[in-house]
Amino acid sequence: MLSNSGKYALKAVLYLADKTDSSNKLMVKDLYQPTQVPKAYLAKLLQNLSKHNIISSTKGPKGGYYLTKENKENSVYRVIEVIDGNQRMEACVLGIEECNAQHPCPLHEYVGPSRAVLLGTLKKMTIGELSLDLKKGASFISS
Amino acid sequence: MLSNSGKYALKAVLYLADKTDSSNKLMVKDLYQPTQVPKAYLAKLLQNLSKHNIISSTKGPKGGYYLTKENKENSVYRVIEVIDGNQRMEACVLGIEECNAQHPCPLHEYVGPSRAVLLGTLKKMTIGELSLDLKKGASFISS
DNA sequence: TCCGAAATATGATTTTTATCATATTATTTT
DNA sequence: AAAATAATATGATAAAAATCATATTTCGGA
Repeated sequence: MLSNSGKYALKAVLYLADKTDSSNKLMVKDLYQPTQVPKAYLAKLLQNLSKHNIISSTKGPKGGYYLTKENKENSVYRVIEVIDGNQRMEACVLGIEECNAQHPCPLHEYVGPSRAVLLGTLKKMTIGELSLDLKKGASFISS
Repeated sequence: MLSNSGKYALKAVLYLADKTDSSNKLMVKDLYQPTQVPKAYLAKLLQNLSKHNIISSTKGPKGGYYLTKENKENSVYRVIEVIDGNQRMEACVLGIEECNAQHPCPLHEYVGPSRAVLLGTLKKMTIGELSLDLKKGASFISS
């Protein structure tokens, strides 16, 4: 459903949402084990997320990655969008360019509604909201 | 959502469902244009689908690919499963192996329901049923 | 102001997916 | 039987995604 990069990015962002803020940062070396993402690959992903203002960072000693209050207001979907683009989840299931409600592919009307619900959920829910479950122990990322 | 192979396979199978039966076959050269799938790649996909009994084939002159009544009773999901495997659509959205209802990832309870509806639809609907819309002109594959 | 720590930039390598090409086998028609 | 046709098997190439490695920049502390 999501690319590996998308899964990795979401895990990292949610983990950061749970564990960090402007005064509590984490470095790549603190993140790659709990998120189970290859270290060097995670580093590259975080750089990309940072460039797109999904996460925040500061260089040098005492630096690291973290999420500001504003960062936590991004939707879950926004993270996916930045990493995987919007076509992966939103384009026609059969990849037909001209498919739309007036001129639908065979699957359009059948998968459309449930997919819209799924995407609606991802677009409404913020990273901060989701991370509350982590904080409560109602969900987990690291085993 | 689906791989290119998955999209291509579904388009080809649905097109065959609409146009063929035991006495009306189509060859690769008749299929690659309406389905917009690269010819040689389509050939390989059809071989694979044939091997998995998703479609039927006969060699030699007057041969080609076609769908029997039994073939048309396969679910849409079965085609996806054969080409993309079942992990792509069914595994944890974050790719966490140990994720389940008792030990859920942060997204589990939010995406689970709508995804279940989506997959349920794909699993219940048969290729034959879907192709009826094509026959009625209520949906399309070829432009 | 210099040293070390950390992100950033860049790019190389590997693996997977997608694509292309061709030789082989089976079947129908002549 | 031979010839032509169409799937089948196999493998080569190209493109994209994932992974790994390293040099550079920025910042804090001694």
